[in-house]
Amino acid sequence: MNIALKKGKNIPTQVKDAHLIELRRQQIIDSGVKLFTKQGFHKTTTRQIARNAGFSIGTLYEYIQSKEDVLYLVCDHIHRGVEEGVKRAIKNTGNGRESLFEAIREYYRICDSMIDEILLIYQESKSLEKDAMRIVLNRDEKISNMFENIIKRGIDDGSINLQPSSTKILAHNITVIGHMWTFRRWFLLRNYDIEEYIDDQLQLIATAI
Amino acid sequence: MNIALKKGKNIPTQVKDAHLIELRRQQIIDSGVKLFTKQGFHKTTTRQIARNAGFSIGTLYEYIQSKEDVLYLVCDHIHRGVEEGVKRAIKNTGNGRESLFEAIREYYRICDSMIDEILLIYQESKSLEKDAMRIVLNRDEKISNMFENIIKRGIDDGSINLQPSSTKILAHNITVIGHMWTFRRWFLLRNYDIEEYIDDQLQLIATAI
Amino acid sequence: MNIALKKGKNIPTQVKDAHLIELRRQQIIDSGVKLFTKQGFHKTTTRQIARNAGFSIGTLYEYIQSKEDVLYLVCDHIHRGVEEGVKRAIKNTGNGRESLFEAIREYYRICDSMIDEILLIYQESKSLEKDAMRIVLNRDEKISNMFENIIKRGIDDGSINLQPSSTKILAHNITVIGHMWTFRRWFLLRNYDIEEYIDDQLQLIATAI
Amino acid sequence: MNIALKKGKNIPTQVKDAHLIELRRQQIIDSGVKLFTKQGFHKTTTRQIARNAGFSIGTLYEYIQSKEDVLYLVCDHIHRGVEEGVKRAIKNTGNGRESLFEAIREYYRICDSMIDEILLIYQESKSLEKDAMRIVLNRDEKISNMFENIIKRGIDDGSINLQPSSTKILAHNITVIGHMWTFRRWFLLRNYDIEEYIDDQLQLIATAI
DNA sequence: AATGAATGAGGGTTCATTCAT
DNA sequence: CATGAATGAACCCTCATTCAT
Repeated sequence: MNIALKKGKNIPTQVKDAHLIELRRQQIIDSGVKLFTKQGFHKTTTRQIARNAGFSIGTLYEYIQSKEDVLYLVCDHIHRGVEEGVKRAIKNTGNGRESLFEAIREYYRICDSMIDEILLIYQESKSLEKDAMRIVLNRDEKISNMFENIIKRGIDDGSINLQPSSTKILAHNITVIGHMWTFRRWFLLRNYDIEEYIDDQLQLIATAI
Repeated sequence: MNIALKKGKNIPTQVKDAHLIELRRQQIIDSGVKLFTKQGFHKTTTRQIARNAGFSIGTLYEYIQSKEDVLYLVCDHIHRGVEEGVKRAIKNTGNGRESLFEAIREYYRICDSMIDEILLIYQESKSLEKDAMRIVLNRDEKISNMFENIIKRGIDDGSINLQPSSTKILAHNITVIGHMWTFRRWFLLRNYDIEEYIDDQLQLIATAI
Repeated sequence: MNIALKKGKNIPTQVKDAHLIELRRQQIIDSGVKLFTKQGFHKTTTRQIARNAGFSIGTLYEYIQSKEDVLYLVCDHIHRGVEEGVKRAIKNTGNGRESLFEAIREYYRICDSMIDEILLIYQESKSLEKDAMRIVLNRDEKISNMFENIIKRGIDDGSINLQPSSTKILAHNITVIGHMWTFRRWFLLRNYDIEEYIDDQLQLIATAI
Repeated sequence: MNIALKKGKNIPTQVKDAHLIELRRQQIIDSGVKLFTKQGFHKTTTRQIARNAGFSIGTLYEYIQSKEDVLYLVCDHIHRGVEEGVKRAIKNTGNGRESLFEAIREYYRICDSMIDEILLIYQESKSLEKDAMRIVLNRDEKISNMFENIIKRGIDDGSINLQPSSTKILAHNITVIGHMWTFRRWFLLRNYDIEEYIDDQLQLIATAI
C-alpha cells in the first residue's frame, strides 16, 4: 500500500489558495452529505450540490473534477468522523474487557448519530471508482482494527476469553452490528431504542467472551 | 399487513399468455441480476436489459411498466431464493440448538453462493418506491423470523441458553452476519474461506448461547 | 373533380365479406368518434381504438391501412351526419325565406347535438393527407351549397332581399355561425342556451336580408 | 379572475439574465410559429424547434419546461398580436358605426396577414393544459369585447340600430367571421380576395344594423 | 377472419461538464 | 476566483405496424 492510499486521494483543483480550498471543500461535503442522504447519489444533481453549498456550478467545478469526486469527499468525511469518534472513545484505563465494552458502547452511539451517513456508505460507495473505493474501504478496516487491538489486549491481560484466531472475526462482527442498527432500523425500532440495543448486544458479546 | 404485501406486488402486463409472461419475466430477472450486479441499477439501461434478455426494448415494456419494475422483480427474486434455501435447510429433527447450527451453516452457504445478489439488495433496493420496498423488507424479516423460531424452540427444549428477550436480536445478528460475508468479502477472504468463516462464527455463537 | 372524390375515398381491406366490412367499419367509427372527441387524435392509440371497438389490434388492421384511415372514416362520417340532417330539414313548402329559416334552425340544432364531433373536425382534420382532406372539405362545401340554393330560391321568389353576389358569402356565414356555437361554447353558454342562440342569430339574419 | 390570468402564465427558467430570456423566448416563439404552422404541434419535435431557433436542445430546455410551454408561448404571442392590432385600429373619432366598420376592416386585414397563426390556434390550442387554455381563451374574448364596446357606443349615439341584447352575439359573429377567412380560405379564394371579402361582409353587417 | 406478441424508430427530457466573460 | 449560459450525448418510454399462428 502506498502513501497516497493511506493519506487519501488527492483531488486536483483549479484554485491555489489552500485555505479557500479547505473552506469550499467543506461546503461541498456538507452539501453532499445532506443531499445524498436525502435523495441518493444518482438523484442528486451537481447543480443542487452547488446551490446548496452556496455557490455556482462553475465554482463547484473549480474545486472538484467530477461528480464522483463529491461522493468520494463525502464518503471519506463520513468514515473519518466515525473513526475519530471511536478513537476518542478508546481509553487505555481499565482492562481490555472493560475498554472493549466502553468502546463498543460509544461506537454504537456514534452509529446511531450517523444513521443516514452510514447508510449512504452502504448504498452509494459502490459508485466510486476502484481506487477511491479502496481508500474508503481501508478506513472501514481501520475501525475494525481498533476493536481487534482492544480484544487482543483483553486476551493478553486475561480479561477476555477468546481463541486468538477468532479475534479478527469478532472485531468485524462488532463493527457490522453497529451498522446493522442503521440498516435494520426499520425492524429494530419496534422493539428497541438505541440504549436497549446496546445493552442487549453487549450482553450477547459478554457471554461469548 | 394485507394479502398483496404477502403475495408480492402485481406488475401489470400488456401480454395475456400466462406461460409467456412467466417465461419472459424470468428472462428479465436473469438479465437484470446479471447487469445490476455488474454495473449497478442506475448504470444499466433498459436497452441493455432487453438485449441481454434476448428481445427488443419494445418487448421488454410489454412485460413491465418501468425500469423500476425490473429492480423490484430482481430484488423479490433474490429474496425468494434466500428464503426458500433457508426453509429447505430447516429440519425439525434434533433439538433446537442442533437445528439452529445446521440452518445457519446452510444459510451462510447460500449467502456465499449469492454474494452479488445480496450486495445488490443492500445497494439498490433503496431505489424502489415505498410499497415495493416494504414488500422486499418483509421478505427480509421473514428470514430473521425463521431463525427466531428455531432459537425459541431451543430455549424451550433447554438446548439453547439465552434470555428470551434476546431472541430477536440474536436472530437479526445471525442474519446480518451472513450478509457480512458478502459486503466484507474484501477483508474476510484474506483470512478465511467460507467454511472457515462458518466454523468461526458458529463457535462464537455457540459460546454465547 | 373525379368520381372518387365525390364518392369518398376507398380504403383497401384484407377482408372480402362486404357485410362484415360495413359492420366493422361502423364499430371503428364509433370507437374513433368516442375516443378522438375525448382525447384527440394524437393522444388516442390504435390499441385503444381496437379495444373500444370490441376487437383486437390485429383485426383493426384488417379493415384499415393506417391510423389516419380511422380519422378519415370518422371525419367523413361526421360530415355525412350533418349533411343528411340538413337535407332532411330542407322542405320545399313555403317560400325561400321561410325555408331558409327553418333549415338554419334545424342545422343549428344539429350543430348543438354534434358539438364534440364538429370540434373534432376543426381540430383534427388537418392531420388528414391531402386527398382525404379534400374529400372532407368538399362535404363541408356541400352544406354551404344547400343554404346557397335556398337563398337563391328566396331571391327568385322575392322573399329574400339580397344582392345575388352576396349569396355565397351569406351561406358560408350561416354555416360557420353554426360551428361557432361549438367552438365558442365556453363564452356563449354564459348568456344563451341553444334556442336563444338560434333566435338571436335568426333575427340578425332576418334584418340583413 | 386573478392577476396571473390577466398577465399570462409565468414559465420558470433556469437562466437568470432577463434580457437573454426575452431574446431566447422570442427565438423560440418564432421557431414555434414557423414549425407548428407548417407541420402542426404534434409532428414538430423539440429538436426541430431548438435547431430552427438557432441553438441546441439543451439550451431550449433552459428556457422552457416542456414542449407544451412552447405551444403556450406561441398561442399567447399570436393572440397578443391580433389584440394589439385591433387596439391600434380602434379610433374614437367619428360615430360608433364608422368606428366599427373601420375596426372590422382592419381586424379582417390582420386576420388575413395571420392566416397560418389563427389556424394554428384553432387546431392546436386544445393541446394546452387547462390553465394555459383559459388564459388563451381569455385573450380571445378580449377581442370580442372590443367590438362589443364599439357596438354599444354606436347604439348609444344612434348610429347603430340593434337590440342591445344582440350586442354580444354580433360581436362574436364579427370576430369569428374574421377567422372564417382563414379556415375557409380554400373556398373563399375562388371568389374573393381579402378586400372583396371585407366589402361584402361589411355590406351584410351594414344591412343588419 | 381473428389474434396478440414482437418490433424498433423516434420522441421528450435531463444533466454532467465546459468555457467565455 | 466566480459565474452561469450553452452543449449534446444519453436515457426512459411509447406506439403504429407487422406477421406467424
